Amino acid sequence: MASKNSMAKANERREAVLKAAAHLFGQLGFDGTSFSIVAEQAGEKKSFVQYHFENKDVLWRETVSYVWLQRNNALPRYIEDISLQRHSPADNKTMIRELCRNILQFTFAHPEWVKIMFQEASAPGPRLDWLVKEFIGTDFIEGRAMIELGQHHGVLPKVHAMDLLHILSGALLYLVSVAPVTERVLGVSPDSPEYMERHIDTLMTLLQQA
Amino acid sequence: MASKNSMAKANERREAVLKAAAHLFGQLGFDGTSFSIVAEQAGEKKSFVQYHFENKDVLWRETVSYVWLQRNNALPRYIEDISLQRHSPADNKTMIRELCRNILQFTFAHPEWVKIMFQEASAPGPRLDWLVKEFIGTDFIEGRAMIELGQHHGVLPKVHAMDLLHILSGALLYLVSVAPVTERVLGVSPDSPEYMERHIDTLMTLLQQA
DNA sequence: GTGCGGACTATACGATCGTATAGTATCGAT
DNA sequence: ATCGATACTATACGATCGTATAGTCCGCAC
Repeated sequence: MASKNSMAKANERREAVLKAAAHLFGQLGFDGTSFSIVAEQAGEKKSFVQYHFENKDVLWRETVSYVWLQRNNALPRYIEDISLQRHSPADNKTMIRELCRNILQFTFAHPEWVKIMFQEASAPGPRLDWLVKEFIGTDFIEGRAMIELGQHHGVLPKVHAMDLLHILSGALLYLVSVAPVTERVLGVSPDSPEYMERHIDTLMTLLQQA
Repeated sequence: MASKNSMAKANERREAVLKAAAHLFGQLGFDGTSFSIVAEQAGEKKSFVQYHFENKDVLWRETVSYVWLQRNNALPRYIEDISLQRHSPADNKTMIRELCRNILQFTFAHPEWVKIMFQEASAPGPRLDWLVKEFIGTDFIEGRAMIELGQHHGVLPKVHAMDLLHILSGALLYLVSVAPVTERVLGVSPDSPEYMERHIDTLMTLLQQA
């Protein structure tokens, strides 16, 4: 047989390419990322990348799918944890706090999905269309549902749900997106535990008035 | 003399290039923007652009300077208006509301500065360094001062000033940045007066607890 | 052991990139 | 009238882009 070993190895190499591509597409955008850089960063030949991803659009789409898959495997866990259990109001508040912390932690550790989103969101085009249809559309719906759940449980203020989603997303994702800027300006990096904790503290204070 | 007319015309052509470049750098990023596209969008020859901006980095920097100059001419007006006048607490609240609305309106009308910032913020590099040193560093300091002023006047909650700045910036700029996404998902464009007004309403509600 | 198919690689090609350089048109000063 | 400077344009060049194609290697069926 082709042996489990060789197949696993092939997948590893392919995944290394996806990982490098995710990093590069997020950092440099679609145009700034080339087959050769991706290959180099993945420790592969350009022809290898080209062989597994027939063209650049395919590479981009598979990379985005890979990134979102990773994210979806990590993030919604917390959400289910929350919605499945019943807690006292006090517990609920610490829980939503923990949810924010988890989102922030994961996003700092895997900022690719945010960066890719921001890269593509800045200009209309086929890639944005695809991204919305495939992933972000669902994100919006689920995010809104989550907000409404929190409001129903009395742990989020009863304001317009979509606005609150945007404001919370903004508060969390903006922090990650401009982290390199913040680091240069303030000399401290927002992905440190203390910075994150304080930021969430502040955010929670603003939300304490359900 | 070279005549005022011809000089004005020359400046017009140069400015048309800057305007086109601002749009393109914001939409496509540094790598995605080329001399030829800029020239084409400005209705000029590539050599004309090349003549006035000796290389791509110079073009980018002058474009950014042009964009920030425009923004700085428009935005801080409101800030001075606020800090110069003394108001009753009620007036102050409607004023901070109006400030948010003005920022949002201007940014929707001239999203280039936000988009360029997000484009460059995603990756460390010489352009980000320059941007921070030249413009964003000041933005942070002034923004923080503004927040602290609002807190001192009792119209903003007394939380960590830099965090609040990030949260407010996030709430406003994130909305603009992902507007193309929101439009596709919800079918309504966030730059409509009603959407903006409601979003600010929601934001103000969260801040009502100084 | 021969042939074949799939996994990978090397090379080639036209387009476009950023940049450098050579050329032209205009105009005031001499 | 001519010269020189300025403003702009046309062309050229090497590098790199995305892609297409040809070639190599190797495990397995027969």
